[in-house]
Amino acid sequence: MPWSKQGSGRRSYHHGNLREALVLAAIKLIAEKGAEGFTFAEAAREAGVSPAAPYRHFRDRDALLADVARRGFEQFAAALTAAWDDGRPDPTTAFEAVGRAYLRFAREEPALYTAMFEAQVPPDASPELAQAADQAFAILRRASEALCSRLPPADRPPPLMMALHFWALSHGIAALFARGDGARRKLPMSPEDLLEAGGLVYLRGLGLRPDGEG
Amino acid sequence: MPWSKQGSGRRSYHHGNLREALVLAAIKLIAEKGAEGFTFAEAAREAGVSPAAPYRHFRDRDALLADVARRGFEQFAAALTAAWDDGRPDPTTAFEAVGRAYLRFAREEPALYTAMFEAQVPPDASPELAQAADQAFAILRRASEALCSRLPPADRPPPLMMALHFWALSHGIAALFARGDGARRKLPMSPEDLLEAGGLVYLRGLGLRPDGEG
DNA sequence: TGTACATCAGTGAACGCGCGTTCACTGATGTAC
DNA sequence: TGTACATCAGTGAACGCGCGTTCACTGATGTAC
Repeated sequence: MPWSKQGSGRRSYHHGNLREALVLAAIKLIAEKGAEGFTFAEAAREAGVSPAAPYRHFRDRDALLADVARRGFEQFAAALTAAWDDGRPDPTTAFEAVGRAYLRFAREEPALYTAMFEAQVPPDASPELAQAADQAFAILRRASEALCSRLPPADRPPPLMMALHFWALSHGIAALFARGDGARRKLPMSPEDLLEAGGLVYLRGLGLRPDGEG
Repeated sequence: MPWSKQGSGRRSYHHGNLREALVLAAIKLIAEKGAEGFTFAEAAREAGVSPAAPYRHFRDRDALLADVARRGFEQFAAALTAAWDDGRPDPTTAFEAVGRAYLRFAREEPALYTAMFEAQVPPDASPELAQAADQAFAILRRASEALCSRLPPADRPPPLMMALHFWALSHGIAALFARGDGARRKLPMSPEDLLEAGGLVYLRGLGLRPDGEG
C-alpha cells in the first residue's frame, strides 16, 4: 500500500479502468504509427501495465482493434446525427452538414477512421461492432430518405442506393485526400468543397434543387 | 557449377532476375496477408534466396513496396487507357467502361491496389512512382475533358474536378465494397452497377445525356 | 584464344530486438456471516 | 463491527519466434590485353 487510492499519482495495484486505458492507448498509437504499427505490448506499456495484463480484458490484439472500431462507429454515428439534426433547417442544407461532419471526423479522428475502414477489421468481428456500424450508416440512409421523399414518387431513386453513393464518395474523398498521414494526395481545393460540389451535382442529377421546395 | 544455366531447375549461383522475383513475391504475399503482413525476409525466402540478398536490389522494405505501387500504377494506367479507347464508341459509353475497368483492377489485383492506395506509401516515394500515378490519373482527366467539351462552354465544370469526383467515387466503392479481403462490406447490388448508376446521376447533374449528342 | 583481374550478386552466420503468449504468483477487493 | 474467504486484476519472469540488418566471404561473370 505505498500508493494512495485517490490522488494524482499511480492509483494502486489495481489499475481501476485498464480496459478503457488500453483503448485510449491503442487510439494514440494508431494515430502515431498506423493501424499495423501498434502492438498489444506497447499498448500495455502505454497504459503503465505489464505485458500480460491486457489479456484480462481482450482476447488478443484483434479484439482490441475491433473495440476501437466499435467506439469509432459510435462516435461517428453521434457526429453524423448531430450534423443531420433531423433535417434542419432543411434537408439539403442538413445533408451538406453531414458531408462536412463526415470529413471532419476522418480528419480529426484518423485512428478511429483507420480502425473502422482500413485496418482490415471484419465488419462483423463482433455483434457490437456490426450494430454500431449499422447505426452509423442508418443516419445516411435516413437523410437520403428525407431527400428522396421530396421527389415525385415516379422519380425517386432507391434511398439505399443514394446513401451508398454518398458514403462511397465521402469515403473516397476522405481516404484519398483528407487523411491525416503521409499518404494524403494533394488537392487544388479543400476536401469539403470537393465533396459539396460533387453532392450538388449528384442531387441535381436526381432532380433535386438546392433550395428544394418540394 | 552444379546447375545448368538454362533449364527448369534452379538457375545458378546468380539468380538472374532477383529484382523481378522479389517484386512478384511481394505481390503474392501482400495478396495473401495484406500490405503490412509481408516482410522483406519472407519475400527473400519466397524467391529462394538468402535474407541478405534483397539488399542488393532495394534499400529496404519500403523501397520494395514503393516499387510494387509503381508497377501497379503502370498496369492501372494501361487498363484505364484500354478501356477509354480514345472515347470510342462514344465518350459516355467509354467512360462507363473506364469505371468498370477501375473496379475490375481493384478486384483482380488487390495486392497492387493495396500498395497503390492503402499501404501508406507516400505518393512521392520515388519520382517513378509519382510519374506513374500521374499518368494513371491523366486518363481520368482526359476522359473528363472529352465529356465536358460536349457541354456549352458556360455550363462546363472544371474537368479536373470532375475527374476527382469520379476517382473518389470509384475508389470509395472499390475500398468499401469491392476489395478482395475480409473487410469487404455486403452490398445489395454489384459494385459495377452501383458505380454506373452513380456516374449516370452525376453526368445528368452536369447536363449530359447518356446518348450525348452534344 | 587464353589468361588475369575487377566487379558483381549472392551466401550464411550472427546480432540485438520486440513481440505474443504462458505461467505460477500475489496484492486488493468485496461479501457472507 | 470484525473476520474468513473467494474472487479478481495485475505482476514479472520466461519462452520461442521471426524480423531487420551487418559482415566478411565466395562463386560467377565480364572485360582488357
